[in-house]
Amino acid sequence: MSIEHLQRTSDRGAATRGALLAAARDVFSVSGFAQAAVTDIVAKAGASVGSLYHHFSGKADLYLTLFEEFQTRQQERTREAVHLARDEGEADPMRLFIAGARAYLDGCLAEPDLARLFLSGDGPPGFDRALRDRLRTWARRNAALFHTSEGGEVDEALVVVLTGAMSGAVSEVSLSEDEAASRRLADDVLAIIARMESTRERRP
Amino acid sequence: MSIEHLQRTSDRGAATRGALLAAARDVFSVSGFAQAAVTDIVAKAGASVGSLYHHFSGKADLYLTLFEEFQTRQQERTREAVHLARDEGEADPMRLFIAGARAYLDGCLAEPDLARLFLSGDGPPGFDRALRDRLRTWARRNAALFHTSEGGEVDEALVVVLTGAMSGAVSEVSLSEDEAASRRLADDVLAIIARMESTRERRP
DNA sequence: GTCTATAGTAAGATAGAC
DNA sequence: GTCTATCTTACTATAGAC
Repeated sequence: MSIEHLQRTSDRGAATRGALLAAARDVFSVSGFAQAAVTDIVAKAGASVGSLYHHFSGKADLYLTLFEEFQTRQQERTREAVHLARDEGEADPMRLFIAGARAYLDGCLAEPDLARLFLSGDGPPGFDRALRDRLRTWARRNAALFHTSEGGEVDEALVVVLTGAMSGAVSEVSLSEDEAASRRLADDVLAIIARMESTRERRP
Repeated sequence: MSIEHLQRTSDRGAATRGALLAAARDVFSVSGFAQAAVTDIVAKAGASVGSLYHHFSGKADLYLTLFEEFQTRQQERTREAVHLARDEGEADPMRLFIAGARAYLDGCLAEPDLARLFLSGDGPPGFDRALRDRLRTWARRNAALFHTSEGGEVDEALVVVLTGAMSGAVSEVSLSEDEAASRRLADDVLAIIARMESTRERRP
């Protein structure tokens, strides 16, 4: 009976938490972060301000939780795409990189409201920096694929260009209204990246 | 006498405005945008809150004015560098582009406090978006140099990659502590861009 | 353990005198 | 044009019922 009780209250709590996240997703998508009112979020969730502070540390935590969950899905998509390509016999590091990048961009198209939100530039203090660092880490890890046959060193300039190119492509795909045009553009960007690497030489 | 009076008050106003901008530059550079307190700015400027709101529409306006003035200087630097290269007989569009890009990066190194501030990701709501759009416009205008011999059309994907690459280079140069390393990295990035363009082909 | 109601606090914005 | 005092608005925090 006490277990039953715990389960029931735990379920209720989880439901409230989920409702708050869903409501936050809606409100942030419409108003951005700064303009979004905490009261609007709890109203939409059918909860209260106190509830929010029980489950989260505040408005920023709500936003960052949405981002973390999105990023987890993105990582999973990227990982799956690369593994799938490997299983199909693909061994060329560059094509594996492109496969991962395409999966990331597809993820943005699959959840356009969240992608727009995080790329809109209106997040909690320091968020844009965190986003950039996250993408940079992603690019560095993937750029390492290009040099597996040699030492572990990574070409920093290449990382910068790849990060920038992906960042630009993600922005375009996320903020554009025309999905077909976005896909074409993403393909073109990936094509430029592919050609870029194939002609690359190391510095003396 | 009324003219003399107008002139005197106008001078005083201009001085206050300038002091507010200088103080804002200092305070923002240390605390970023969100953490910066309006009261600290006016205190440092030897002015009052009311004065600030007489000359500017608020804290965000102060920040944006600093950015506009910085951008004006950057445009001037870029323009001069391209013209200088032209005057010295340079005609290759790619090298002209690189000259402009280098001047832009040099500008960031010349005013590191402002460059850091604007690249830190902590600006008023929507600023990062505005910054990206601004850089994108810059890249599009300069990318047009590559196609002067053909129709006026611009390769959007190339614009995205160039914007991204420059964005990354600017971030590195602005946020890094090691200026020498920053310059090397910037050179490497520009070298990648140069090689990229030279091997570029149009889509069928 | 969970939620409602209420108070606290900080900081940007404004009104009106000088 | 400038300044002081005041106002408003949200986020944040907590006390207490269930």
